Amino acid sequence: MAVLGKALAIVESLVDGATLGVSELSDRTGASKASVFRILATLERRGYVAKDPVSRKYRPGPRLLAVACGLVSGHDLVQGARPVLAALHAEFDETVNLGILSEGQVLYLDILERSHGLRMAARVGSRHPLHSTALGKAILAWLPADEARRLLPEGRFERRTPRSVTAWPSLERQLAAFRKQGYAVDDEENEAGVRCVGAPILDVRGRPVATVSVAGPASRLRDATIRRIGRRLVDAASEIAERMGYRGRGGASVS
Amino acid sequence: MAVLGKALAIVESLVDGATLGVSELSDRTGASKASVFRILATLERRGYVAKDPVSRKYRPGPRLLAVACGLVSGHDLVQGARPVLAALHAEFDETVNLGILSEGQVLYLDILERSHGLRMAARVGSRHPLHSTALGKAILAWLPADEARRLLPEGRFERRTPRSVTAWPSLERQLAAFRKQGYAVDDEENEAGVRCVGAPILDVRGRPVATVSVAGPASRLRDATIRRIGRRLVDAASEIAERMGYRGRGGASVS
DNA sequence: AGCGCATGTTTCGCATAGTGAAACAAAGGC
DNA sequence: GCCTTTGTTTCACTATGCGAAACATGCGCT
Repeated sequence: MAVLGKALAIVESLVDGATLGVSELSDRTGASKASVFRILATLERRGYVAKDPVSRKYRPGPRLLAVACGLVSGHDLVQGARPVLAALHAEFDETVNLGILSEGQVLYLDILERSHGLRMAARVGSRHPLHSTALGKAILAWLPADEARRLLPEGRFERRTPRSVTAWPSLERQLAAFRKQGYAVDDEENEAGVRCVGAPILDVRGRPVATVSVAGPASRLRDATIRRIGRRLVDAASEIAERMGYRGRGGASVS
Repeated sequence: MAVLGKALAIVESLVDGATLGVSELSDRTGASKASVFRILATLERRGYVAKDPVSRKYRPGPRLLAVACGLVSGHDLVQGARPVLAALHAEFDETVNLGILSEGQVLYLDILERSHGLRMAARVGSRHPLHSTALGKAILAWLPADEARRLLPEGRFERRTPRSVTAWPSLERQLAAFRKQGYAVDDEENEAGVRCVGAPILDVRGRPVATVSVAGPASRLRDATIRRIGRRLVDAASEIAERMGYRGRGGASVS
């Protein structure tokens, strides 16, 4: 399946919006120039990439955009979670996030930002570490401990801020506490000044398939608020799970 | 480039969120079951599709989601247009759309909905006809007439509502008028009860690369309002064009 | 239960699609 | 104008991917 792998590598290289030429792509993907050229020609014929006629560099094409958009907004999770996220957003007027596990990181699938004032949102499509975000911790906490451990890097974890938890034993204790209370907290561990509360969305077998979180400035999200949001998130998460046909009961059921 | 074509067809089949099995995919794509199976295995190994272990059906995988999300939100147009769209949204409190031309249709790239009340938004990733939407007409109007004609279906166009324009001669007259006034209008032609105003975003050579539009219920969008929004949209469009480095002058420059 | 159909998985020998190296053509940069 | 870099094409080779058909597995039906 050589072509496929190369084609995927090429498309991935074009994801960030940069326009790249044949040689550049050949370097990045390791495929021979000839291969890259042929693959690009095919992709171009199908509208997946577009060639700038003057610079002869390539960028994502309209077809690829269409597929990508459809994929994201058509994803039943995004669809089903939207109204619930909107409700949370209206209720707390803070940034609301929806994420899933994607190769050892949290992928932000949907974000409802505060309409005004400070923005503290990650970008849709961006990925963040599991150990430093409420979204990530909510997933880790509801996974068997050994599985959680394997998802994390070996040794110490990245210190994103002074408050980041960087060792497994302390993280593991946190996760246990989160599992008991039904929601996870990130206390300025991913970004200085930002606190975040997250609850897992569990599937029929009680496995965490996604997470919802509410994020805001530490100044506004005092401990009492966090608790209030946390309790609300547990309901919200189980409501999403219900809508998706996963199960009726949310966070509490596994503890 | 046989594999690639088949793989793309497979991925496209999975776009709408349905989970499909090997045979179903084999039918839809025309590829032999063996091919589909092998391709799916490769895609699965790379995380592009995920197999439900119990039903043995496939759905989009986390990696694919990540790439798709990155592609959409990383697209410089979406990035650059966001703030301008947000301003429009705040100003008129109606649904604001961003679209591009995608294979003879308008692809909705970004949508800011009204926060409350009636929703009338298309979905991000959905595609609509060019002849019946303000987004589409704005593109058509700023294209050379013959090029516009070629983008449209031969013969008569789909009658989406009683007010849809279905013949080229009358559409062509509309387009000329739109070009003069700087913005295009859809008067309940795509969806009954919904009016929409759109302006083209032009690149350096004056070609329409994208469009912005504001949509709302006909009851709220009277003619005077439409004119006001239209004029504002021309500015907004040229501001987006500027941010993207396309050009300083917006709609008026081509007329 | 038991049969049968539909679907997923594997094997196999063959032909072609895809391979990299290298030659060739354009296109800037100094 | 030369020289470097990048895009495009050619070519002979072979591994890659091909479809048919056999095999396995699960599910519904009577």
